[in-house]
Amino acid sequence: MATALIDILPTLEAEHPCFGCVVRQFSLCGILESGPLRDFRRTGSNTSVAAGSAIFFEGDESESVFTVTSGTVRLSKLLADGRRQIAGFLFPGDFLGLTLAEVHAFTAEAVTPVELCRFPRPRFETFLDEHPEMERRLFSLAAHELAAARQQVVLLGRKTATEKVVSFLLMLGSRCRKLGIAQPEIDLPMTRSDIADYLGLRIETVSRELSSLKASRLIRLTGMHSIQLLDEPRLRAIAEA
Amino acid sequence: MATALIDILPTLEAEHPCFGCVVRQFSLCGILESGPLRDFRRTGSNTSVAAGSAIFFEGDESESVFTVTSGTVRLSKLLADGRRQIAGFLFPGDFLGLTLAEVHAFTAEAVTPVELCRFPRPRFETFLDEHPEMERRLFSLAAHELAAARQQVVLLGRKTATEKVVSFLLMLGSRCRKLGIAQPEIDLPMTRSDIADYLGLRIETVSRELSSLKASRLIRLTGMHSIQLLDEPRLRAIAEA
DNA sequence: CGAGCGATTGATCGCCATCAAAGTGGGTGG
DNA sequence: CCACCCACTTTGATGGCGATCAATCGCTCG
Repeated sequence: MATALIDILPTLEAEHPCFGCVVRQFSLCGILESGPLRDFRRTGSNTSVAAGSAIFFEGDESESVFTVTSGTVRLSKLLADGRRQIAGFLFPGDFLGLTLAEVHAFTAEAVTPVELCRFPRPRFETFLDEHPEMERRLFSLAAHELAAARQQVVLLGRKTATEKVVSFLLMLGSRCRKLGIAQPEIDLPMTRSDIADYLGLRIETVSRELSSLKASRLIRLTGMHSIQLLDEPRLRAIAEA
Repeated sequence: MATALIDILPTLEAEHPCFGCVVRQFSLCGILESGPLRDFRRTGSNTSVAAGSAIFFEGDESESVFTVTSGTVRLSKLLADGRRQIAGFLFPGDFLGLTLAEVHAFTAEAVTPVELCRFPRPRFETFLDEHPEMERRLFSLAAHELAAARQQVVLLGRKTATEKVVSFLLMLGSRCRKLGIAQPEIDLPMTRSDIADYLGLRIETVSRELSSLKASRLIRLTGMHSIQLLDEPRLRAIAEA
């Protein structure tokens, strides 16, 4: 009996690798029933990307769409003279490649080692045609991304350096709470340079702001890539809006 | 015969006020056939909003969605201490109210006198369910807005005051070319204060930049609310990206 | 014609960028 | 396992862009 179970489980896994997927409920695939999920899974494939490597470049033809299953991705754009702006970070469960344009407007790079589900665009669009519930989900994701982008507009246009850094930390905190369990430690996978380019600041300013928050006993720097929020209410008051 | 024609035309108009709508082809309704268009029209009503008045406020429940048929709308957000950021301007043909959240994240105000087609949300959503082609169009609009928002992120995060102002003027120029005919005069319906709050600058800086561009013979200020681009290639070079 | 608001122009200030240098930690090879 | 190396980070000194404060201009409307 025990051996029978052991025999069956791998088979189920093989047919439905998504069963073990921890981000499924948060991702695009979350709404699919078992049957359609299997069909959808067949249209795609898994990909690994090393830390620092690009998934696609600004200007590349948009050939595939992706779901991030593990790791962190940054979406960035370079100006002619090398100034860089990061438009957003993607975490496990997030959808990548949402565009109707033929070419990507942003470069997508792996901040950490990244695992992706990759779906060729034509097959993805065919699947969408056959599954309107998924199209709706995609619209919902787009609406959320739009809301996030507009929040960033407010942050970049009207907040001070301190407010920007604090808002960023709180944002990462919410993200942790949504995915993992409410832990005091916040994972900070990106470098100071990434944070600076996301917040429209320079590395030195980000570093100074973090040091200053530490001195005020509002945060603890528990490692180069992890942080602890010590007084969330006061932090929230600083971040405003 | 002539009288017969005169009798019929108003009837057609009454059934299809959209016939005369100059922005239909650019707007959400653009994809609808004559029949569905009539049905859709029936779910909505026309509204006028005086210059300076709000269409809805940040925090208001989202009860309706709109299509702008004439005038200019601004989407803005206030921080606790009164700092304001404008997330975008809407022009004739643009869709307003795209959100899945129950409450609006931004305030929408009429910059000029505005005409709107107003659709109550429940009826709008029912119509969407029955017309997947319109849902797809809506997704396409959301994707475009997302692209625009991310462009603004780059502008706010990494461009200088001069680059911001020039980018803004070119953006308005493209918008004019898309809707009206290519005219040398660009309409600038908003105040300097609106421009400043859109670009993350102060009024004085916007004014100084415009004066400086005028002194460089790159633009002509033909009136408080109209401008002429004299050397678009050079302006484009300044705006970068 | 005068009131008042928006825009322009000028003078000065301050936040964040820039330039510079020292500190730190992770990874690699001996 | 340790030592070195290199890239990232932190901290310090200075500077500049855009904000702020202030005054004048000019258009619009009563």
